[in-house]
Amino acid sequence: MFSIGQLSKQTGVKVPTIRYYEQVGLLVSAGRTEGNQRRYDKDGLERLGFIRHARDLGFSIEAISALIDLQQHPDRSCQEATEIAQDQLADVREKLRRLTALETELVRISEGCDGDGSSNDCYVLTSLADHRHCRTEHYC
Amino acid sequence: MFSIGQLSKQTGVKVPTIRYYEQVGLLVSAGRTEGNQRRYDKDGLERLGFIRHARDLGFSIEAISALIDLQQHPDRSCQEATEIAQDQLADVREKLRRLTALETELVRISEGCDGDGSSNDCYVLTSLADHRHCRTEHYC
DNA sequence: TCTACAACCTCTAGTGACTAGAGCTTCAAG
DNA sequence: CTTGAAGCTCTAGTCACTAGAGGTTGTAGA
Repeated sequence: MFSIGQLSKQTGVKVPTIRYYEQVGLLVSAGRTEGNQRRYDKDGLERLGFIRHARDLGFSIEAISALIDLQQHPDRSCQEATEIAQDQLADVREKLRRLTALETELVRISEGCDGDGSSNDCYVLTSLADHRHCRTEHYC
Repeated sequence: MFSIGQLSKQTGVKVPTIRYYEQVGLLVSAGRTEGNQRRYDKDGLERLGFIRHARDLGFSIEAISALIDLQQHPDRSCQEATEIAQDQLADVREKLRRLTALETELVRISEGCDGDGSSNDCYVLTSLADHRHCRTEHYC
């Protein structure tokens, strides 16, 4: 049996975050000692590991909830899990596309100015003042 | 003179967002009609355009505040503006690096499963359960 | 067995950048 | 002069935590 602090050390998830996960229903309520402190078993450790990994991969709490549901009903098709993963992949690719456009503009803006003029004619500031300077469509 | 709705249409910034920008000090308080409605001039329009563009490029409200300060003191060096832009670029590149790693893992996870098995041995779920399956270090 | 104190508990509030809604007032066209 | 779209303020909600106050429990060492 682990205390919340030991669970935290083993998974790298902070103690208040573990309590938060319990609060929002991502972790099943842990057993308690007589003095009301949480105690976890190997199962709890594994579930938190799963959550941690999925969060690292950018899955939302909602998506992780759905995935955990699926885990607990092994008879159900895993099509839903695949869909969630593919949605997440599409999200990531969209973000990559946008960030790449931002990078292009920021390079242009940063390189246009050597930083030693007065801000009166700073290229950074004039670029930001007018979207028409941009070479790509960007937005986040 | 423009109403807040006209300003919104011209810049693409939503009305409540314009009020929010005023509230946090990003936009100077607008003049008002006798009936207490905001009225903007060309200056206000340009400032909001600047903010919109900078937000699209991912600058934080705080960074934009600093940039606007610089704009209003044309005698000050623009080094600070360049630094802000370069910090932002570094941020974007870091995010790109992480998202690229995520993409790699998500492709691996998504492709490992054709979605027609039972969730009992779903590759998506087992991958998420164990970080050791991953080929790269990823986290967001 | 006692004591000290690290670790635990709950609860509330704050983060960033908005967004939504209630309940009220004003502007402008017909 | 009426009507209704658009404006106003204020509070609260979003996401995924994080911080802090103020109190309680577990456990190692004396």
